[in-house]
Parts: sequence; structure tokens; C-alpha cells
Amino acid sequence: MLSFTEENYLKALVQLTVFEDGKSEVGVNRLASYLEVKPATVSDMARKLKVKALVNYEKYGKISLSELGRKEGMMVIRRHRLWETFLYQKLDFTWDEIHELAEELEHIHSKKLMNRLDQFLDFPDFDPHGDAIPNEDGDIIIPFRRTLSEVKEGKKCKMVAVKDNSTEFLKYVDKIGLKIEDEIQVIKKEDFDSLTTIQFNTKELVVSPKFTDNIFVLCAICLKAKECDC
Amino acid sequence: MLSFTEENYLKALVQLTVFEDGKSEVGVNRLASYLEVKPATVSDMARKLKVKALVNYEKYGKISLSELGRKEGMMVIRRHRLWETFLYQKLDFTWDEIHELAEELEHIHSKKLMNRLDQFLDFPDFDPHGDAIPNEDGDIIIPFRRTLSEVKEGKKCKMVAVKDNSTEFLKYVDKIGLKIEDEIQVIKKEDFDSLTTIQFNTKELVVSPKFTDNIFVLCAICLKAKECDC
DNA sequence: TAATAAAGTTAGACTAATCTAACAATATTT
DNA sequence: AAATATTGTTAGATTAGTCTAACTTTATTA
Repeated sequence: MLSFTEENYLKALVQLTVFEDGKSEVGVNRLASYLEVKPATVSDMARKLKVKALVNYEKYGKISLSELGRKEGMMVIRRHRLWETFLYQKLDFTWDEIHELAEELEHIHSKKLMNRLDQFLDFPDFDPHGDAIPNEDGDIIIPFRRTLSEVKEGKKCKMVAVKDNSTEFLKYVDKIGLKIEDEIQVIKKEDFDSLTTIQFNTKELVVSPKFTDNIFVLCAICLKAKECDC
Repeated sequence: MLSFTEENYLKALVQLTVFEDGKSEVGVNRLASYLEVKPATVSDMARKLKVKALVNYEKYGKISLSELGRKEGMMVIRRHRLWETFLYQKLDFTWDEIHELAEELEHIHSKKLMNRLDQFLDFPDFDPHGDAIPNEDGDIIIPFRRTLSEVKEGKKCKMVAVKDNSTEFLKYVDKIGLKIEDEIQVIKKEDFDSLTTIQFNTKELVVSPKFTDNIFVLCAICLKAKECDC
């Protein structure tokens, strides 16, 4: 049985080596800053997780997930996202409230409970933030998507998910009135200070990279083909 | 913020000094055996809980809950019983499965979550085992009830709750087909070996004190007046 | 390539919750 | 009231997860 803490390490590793594309392994410092602990702590834990065959790791080397570790990490994420969906759909919590609660609920280990909840929610494919929910076997469809920062001037796209799940970010998105499935048009991109002017729901708004880097979008073309110049 | 363990001590103290009638304080050994830890551990913890003003306790003395401790303990029980109700009513778990899961879920601290869940469940007064659910302020109606062992030969009564929530006990109750609200008649009480013959749903069955001590009942008279010779 | 910077490790300490083993206080019984 | 039994406490150890401070290894750059 994995501890609360071990599960958080595995979840973090999935975030950094599976969802963050281009990297299948991660350094001690990176993981430490992600988890907000000191590198020494990660060093120790990496050794322990290796003993339990959850990660691949050699002294002074990078850390990556083993097949078992990946599966366990995915289960934590499955539980997190199913609880988020429950809180949002059934208990009417808002977008920005559900993440924190799910951080606690995700550590309740019961396959049966999660499968019943899944069924109760009618087998959702995505959580309220637009992220895919891994299945019982830890499989997940990682859909192709771009950040709003990548979209060229003049092009239209559709918001499909958020990257940053923090309360502050979600409150901001909520405040400006943007929702998943909304259409966004990039009106102007200012190279000098990286500010972007966007239009959605007939409103025009100037936003910073802190916003555009954390909004996932798809355009009509990239919905069908992965290569697209939107 | 209370730890998982501290909450379990407070919950146990509520069970032993509020629900178990006649005692408002408890000894170190009793609490230790209830929690399945060593007396030394309870001694230590009693000192810590006293510092936090959660219990009244002096070296070599009995332990009792402070007003604050009682409230915190009641909150754990409120969460436990609301989750049990959810699991039973909404996720179709069986009587004997819900207790264990609720033991984990009860430690999620969020007043808002519990109030939303309460509302979602339509403000239930009792959990699936027949126990009252404390309100948001920690208040609870402790109904008058007898155990089946107290009922005299020939008398009829109604099952209202179980005392023992263990999986084994609940599985047995389920197996014999007895449910809350069922009418039970005490046919015969054998003094020699304390076996009781009961009748319910047209079935007749011989049961031991292990059963009768753990079934709570009310008769038609004690439903109205607390004094009754059922 | 030698110096410096960055990344990672180790040793030793701390806290919470537990244990065992030895001891101390209180209660009961003859 | 003395002996015995019960009950409770203390000291010292253990484990998990964390820290700081000192050290080592690897990478970068002048």
C-alpha cells in the first residue's frame, strides 16, 4: 500500500513526464521545486521509490516512472478527476473550488468506489477543466492541443481545457466569462511585451502570456489533423 | 488543524463517553483497547490533547472531552455518517461495505463539502445503520432505545438500529434477512445459555447474546414514553 | 582544460505516532 | 493496613517525511 506522500510523488511524475510533452524523465531539482520540497528530500524518496520498483533511477541520474509507477500515478489522477467531476456536477461546486478538495479525496484507495462513482457520473471522458480521465487500467487519451499563445494573429479557435488548475487562474478565467467550448479569435499579438488581444462572446480583451500559456485550444483544422497553422 | 490520529481519538471518546450511556469519562486502558493501541500511547496522546484544550485530563486520572473536543469529535461522526448515507443511497454499496470506506472519507475536512453533501442527500436524520447524524453545530438527538436482549418474552418490538457496525455482524444481519423497521417478536428466552428465539418476517430463529446485545429496538409503547416494560 | 556553476547526495536533526520494558500510583482484597 | 492486582507513566527506540548544512559529482564556460 502506497502512502499519501508516495502517491503525490507518482502523480507529480506523471504530470512532468507524461502530460508535459517531450520529457520522459525529470531531474531531482525540477521535481523538488514542483512538489515544493528540498532536493535532498526528493533524493531520499527517489531511492525509496526505486526499491519499490515504482521508478527508474540511479544516483546522480534522472528519475522516470516504471510501468508500475505510471499505473499507480494514473490511478491517483483518475481518482482526482472523477472526484472533481462529482463535486462540480453533483454538488454544484465552482471551477476553482474543486481542485483543492480533490487533492484530499484522491487518496481514498478503493477501486470499487471509483468505479461506482464513474458509473454514477455516467462514465465521463473529461473532468470539468477539460482534462481526460484515465480508465481503470490507467490508460488515457492525451488529445492533441495547443496553447492559445501558439495561435496566429487573425485565427479563430475553441477553448478546450486549462493548463493551470490553480484557484487564482480559474477565478480569473471565470471572471472574464470564458468557458470550455467558447470560440476565441486572436485579434492582435504584440511582440514587444507579448500581450495578446482576443475576442470571445463579442468582448475584446488584452491578456498576458500568463493567460495565453495556460489556455488549451483547438482550431477547426487541428480538430481533424494534428498539423495545422492556426 | 487536527491530524487524522487526533480525530480518531476524539471520535473514540465521543463513542465511549457520549453514546455509551452512564459514562462521561474513560480510563487510559479502556481507550487504548478500544483504539487497539498500547496504554502508553494513550497516556502520551492524552497529554497532547489536553494541551490543545480538547480533553480534560490529569496524570493518573480519567479522560473526558472538553466542549471543543466534543464538537470536533461530533464533526468526525457527522462526516462519517453522511458519507455512509451517500455510499448506500447513491452508489448502491451494501450495509457492510460502507463503514470501512467512511473511515477514510470522514477525515476530509471541509464544512462546505459536508453541507453540500447533506443537501444532496436531502438532509437525512439517520444513517443506514439507524444512527442519528449530528448537525453542523455538533448537536445530535440521541434517541431512547433498548437492545433486543432487554425485551421480555412474548413482547413485540421494531428494529431501529444496530450497535455493532462491523462487517461480520452486518453480513450476518443481512444473511438472516433482518432490516431496519422490521417487527420482531421475542418467542422464548433461555436463561441457561442466554439463547433467544425470535420471530420476524414469519421466520423463527434462535440467536445468541452476540446478536441480541447489538440490535437496537423500540416497542409501540417505548416509542412514546421512555419508561416501558417491553 | 581548469575554474566555476549547477545539480545531486549524505549526515544528522526534528516531529508525530507508535512500540517495549521498567517503573510508579491507585485500588482491591484478605 | 499490608499484600497484591490493576492501572497508568516514563524513558528510550523506531519509522516516515521532512529539514539544513556540508560535501560530491556533473555540466558549462572562459
